[in-house]
Amino acid sequence: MPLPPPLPRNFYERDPRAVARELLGKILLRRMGRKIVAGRIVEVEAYMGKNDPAAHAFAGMTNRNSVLFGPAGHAYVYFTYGMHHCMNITCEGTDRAGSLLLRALEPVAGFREMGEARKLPWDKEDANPAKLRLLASGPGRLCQALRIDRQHDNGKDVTARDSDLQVVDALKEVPTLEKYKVVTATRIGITKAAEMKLRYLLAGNPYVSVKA
DNA sequence: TTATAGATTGCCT
DNA sequence: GGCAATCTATAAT
Repeated sequence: MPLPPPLPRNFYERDPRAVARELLGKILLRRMGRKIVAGRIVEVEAYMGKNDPAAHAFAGMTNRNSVLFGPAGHAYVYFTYGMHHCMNITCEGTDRAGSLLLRALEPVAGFREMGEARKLPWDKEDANPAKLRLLASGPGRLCQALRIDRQHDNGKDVTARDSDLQVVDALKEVPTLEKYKVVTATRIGITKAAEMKLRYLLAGNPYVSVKA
């Protein structure tokens, strides 16, 4: 079964707030050897680069955040709280350093692989949203489920067909999202610019990490 | 069901 | 030295 092509770079070369709305419902795809692990993106946060006090890019370029200052459509993966990785996709051009933090996935393929990566053994007979939610609902969880870390994945081009980490359009065989509306809410876990509503999520989707 | 504390390390001042 | 774009277990209600 052929996979759809990754979204093109110009999809990301826009204001992060505009990209955020359209990224919801798209599929984050991970190749793990011969296996495909995939999840539907149901929650993201926009970071407005150099103009956004909550963004890593706000204080200027450092070794840690340099990917943010590069071209759009690349993975910015960082390590935080001494134990978690988080993944962003860079937006805009090389001048503004905007990005989108991926906060939650609805698993669509590779449940067993996600469970193993999360050390939550997957039992097919016991499949229910409450259990599935533990796989990739949250920025640290989704990186763990897809085995995404800074060492291997920071800077990867998610628009390249041969990439083991890419974003593709919704898969035909997956039920549609028409019943979910995009809503905005405040971002999670930040102290600066905490009032800005730059979190975008699918209202009512059970895989969102924090309800609006 | 909600609230709180502790884990644990790399980055930047 | 301080703290972080988080998660989990445990306690309290």
